[in-house]
Order: sequence, then structure tokens, then C-alpha cells
Amino acid sequence: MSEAPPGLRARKKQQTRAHISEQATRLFLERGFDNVTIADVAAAAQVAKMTVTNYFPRKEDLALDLQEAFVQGPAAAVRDRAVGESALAAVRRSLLIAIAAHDPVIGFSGPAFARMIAASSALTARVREFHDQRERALARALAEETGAAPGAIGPRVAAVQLGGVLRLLFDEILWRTLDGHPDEEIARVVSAQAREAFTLLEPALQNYAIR
Amino acid sequence: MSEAPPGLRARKKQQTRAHISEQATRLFLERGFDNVTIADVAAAAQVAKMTVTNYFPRKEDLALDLQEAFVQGPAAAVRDRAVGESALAAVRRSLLIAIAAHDPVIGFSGPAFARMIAASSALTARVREFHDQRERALARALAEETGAAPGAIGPRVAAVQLGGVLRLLFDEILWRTLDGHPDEEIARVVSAQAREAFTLLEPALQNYAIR
DNA sequence: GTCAAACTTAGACTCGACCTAAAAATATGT
DNA sequence: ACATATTTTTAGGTCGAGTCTAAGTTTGAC
Repeated sequence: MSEAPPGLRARKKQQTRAHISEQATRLFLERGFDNVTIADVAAAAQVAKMTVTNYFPRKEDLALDLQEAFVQGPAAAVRDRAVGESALAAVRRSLLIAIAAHDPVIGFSGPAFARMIAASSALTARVREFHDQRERALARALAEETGAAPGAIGPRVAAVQLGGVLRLLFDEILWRTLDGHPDEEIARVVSAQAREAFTLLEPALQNYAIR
Repeated sequence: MSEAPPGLRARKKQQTRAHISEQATRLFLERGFDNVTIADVAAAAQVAKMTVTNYFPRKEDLALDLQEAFVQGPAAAVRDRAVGESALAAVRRSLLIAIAAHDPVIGFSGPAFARMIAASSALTARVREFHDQRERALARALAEETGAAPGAIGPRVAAVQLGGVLRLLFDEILWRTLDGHPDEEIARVVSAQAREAFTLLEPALQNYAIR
């Protein structure tokens, strides 16, 4: 059930899904999210409208495909932290690596993509929702890692702080991309901002969730 | 222009607006946000559909009328803080007062209202947007009060921390209301949680923005 | 009282989201 | 290889939010 060679049907599904996503992204970048209808996407991908909404229940999902990595990233960073490393240090380390790599997941998505998001309130709302889910995932991870009592406030306050700083820096990268700055420069500037921001959290979180 | 006795037209506008809002709220609480159409509201208020969307561009605005107080509250608390009081202390103080007063603005809105919000993803998304706007307003206030350089990261990190804790406690109140607990008990429990949460922020913010 | 501005109305339209029934494609058992 | 079952795709429709326009009505100013 879980194994076995993928099979024709499964392969075709992946193909169709990828094809629809590609066509959608192309159209969105060309014309802007709100100026492309689901029918347009279906026509470009040569499938029925229903097939598009079948693979992507919400239109926003057509444009934002990195959801999983985005939401689970920081929680995973905490779970995988080194011995002696605090949650703050783990999140900071993984963020600085992502910044240096110009990782699309944390906002390095190119000017066209940044414009697409900023121009659509539906998309910014969806991104906001992802930030929220990410913070919840982080809170769960922190609760498990610290063995906190269920419903305890500690992990949630820590998640608010770490997740909030990540959100703040994501916005910063997006904004600077919109402003036309090159990725190299943005990485330099935001890297410094990240260090500064996490330093401000250190008095509260320096010794939190050390493995 | 800004003064002069209100005038018949202005009074009627306020009246119409209030009347539509009342009818809408009544219907939403009776049947749930998603089970009431704008046409239903228009019919109940005996106006044209267009008049409803004229006063309330988004359907969610029909249900969430406390926006202004919600968004500006914490920023105002910071601006009005006492001499020698930190931003954290000011926000905490105003929150504890609001909790003791069972203030609807911070989540004491009754079980029916809480159910209405929780049941509608459109409404929870809008609430999330308000949290975001509130944090931005707070960041602006903190930047002004500390005389930070434009674009500085300090006030934004502080706003993330304070705004995040407020959001967390708002959710807590809503959740406990949904769970059927009486306001009195919720106020007691959340009051304690608030003190605990702000205490966790103290190492980072104890001396921030003291007037 | 007349006229201009502001507000309301009816009706149409687009689009996202949802549903259903049928058709097409693929997998499975003999 | 064939018949049958399951999954996926399709066509067509409904609903409701949001937007627009043109015409009607009310109010305020001169």
C-alpha cells in the first residue's frame, strides 16, 4: 500500500499536477494573480476547470506551492538541533543558512513573484495564514521538546517570538525584493538584521529548550 | 468641514449603517456567518444589496465592528503610558484591566459570537489580519516613542513580542468561551496566563521604551 | 425654488467554490 | 485477453460575493 513501484496512474497524477502548476505560475507572473481566472489556467493546461480545482482546492494554492517546507521548516530545525543548542540558536542557524542560499522558501522568490504576492490581497492573506500555521507547528515542537504540560504557555510564547521574527524578516526580504535590490545585497543586509533581531530575543530565550 | 452640526444626511447615514449592522449581527448569531447571504441582510434591513456592500465593502466587516479599538488599543496604551513605565508594563496593565472588565475587544464576546467566528474561515482570516494591523500600529508607536531610526528592527521585534502575546491570549479567551466556560472563570485563568506570559518577556523588554 | 451633490436602487455581470452524473482511463481478477 | 471495479476527468449547472452602470431619490446650498 505505502510502497510498490509508483504505477502509471500515480505518475500521471503527478505529471498533471505539475503541468497545471507550471501553467498557472507562468500566467500569474505574466499577468498578475487577480487577472488570471481558473478557467484561464484550465485552458492553458488543457484540462477541465474541475480538474484544476480538484488538484488545488483554493486558487491561492496554485501560486504558493512551498507550503509544506515553509510551515514545517522551523519546527524541524528545532527537532534536529544539536546537543547543547537552544531552540533560538537552532532557528537562527537554519535561517542564516537559508538566507545565504537565497532560499525561495524564506522569501527569495524573485521580483516578479514578489510583485504577484504584494499585488493580491488574497495571496498576502494566505501567506499570513502560513505564518500562523508555522508558528503553531513550532509551538508544538517546542512543547514536545521541553516536555511542557499540555496547554502550557511557555512554548507558545517562545513560538510567538521566534515565529514572529521569522515573519518580520520574511516581510523584509519580500519588501527589498520589490524595491529592486539584488539578492546578494538583500542577503547581506537581512543577515545582519537577523543577527540583531535574535540578539534582542536572547535575554528571554537564551537558555530555552537546550538539548 | 470637520465641524458643523451633523446635518440630516450624516445622521441618516449613521442610522442606516447601524441598522444594517444590527440586522446582520442578529442574523449571523442566529444562523452562522456562512449561512447568511448579503441579500438576506439587505432584505432584513430593507435596503438594496448595493447599499449593504456600500457601507461594508467586505462581508466580514458586517460582523467585526470593533476593528478600530482593536487595532489601535495597544499602540494607544504605549503612547499613554505613565512616567517611568515601560512599554511592556503599559500593555500588560491595559490588558489586565480589559480582562477584568470582560472587554469584548479582547475576546469576551459571548459564546454565540465565538462560535460564529470559529465556524467561519473567512472571519478567522479577517481576525488574523486585524492582529497583523495591530502589531504594525504598535511597532509604529514604539518606533516613535523610542525615537528609533526609520526601518530599525528594535521596535518591530518588540511589537512582535507584545503583539504576539496579545494574540495568544485573545485566542485563549475565544477558545475557552467556545468551551463553555463562564467569563468570570476565564478572566481569572487568562489573567494568570497573561502575567506569566509577560513575565517571560521581561528579560528582553523590561527596560524597553521607559518614559 | 432650483440646482448640484450625495445617496440609494435595480439589474446585470464575473469569478471562485461547490455539486452531480456521466465518460474516460487505469488497475485488478479470471 | 477480457471483463469488471476503481479512480480520475469531464461537462454542465448552482450559489454567493464583489463590482459596475445607469437611473432614481433625497438632501443641502444658493
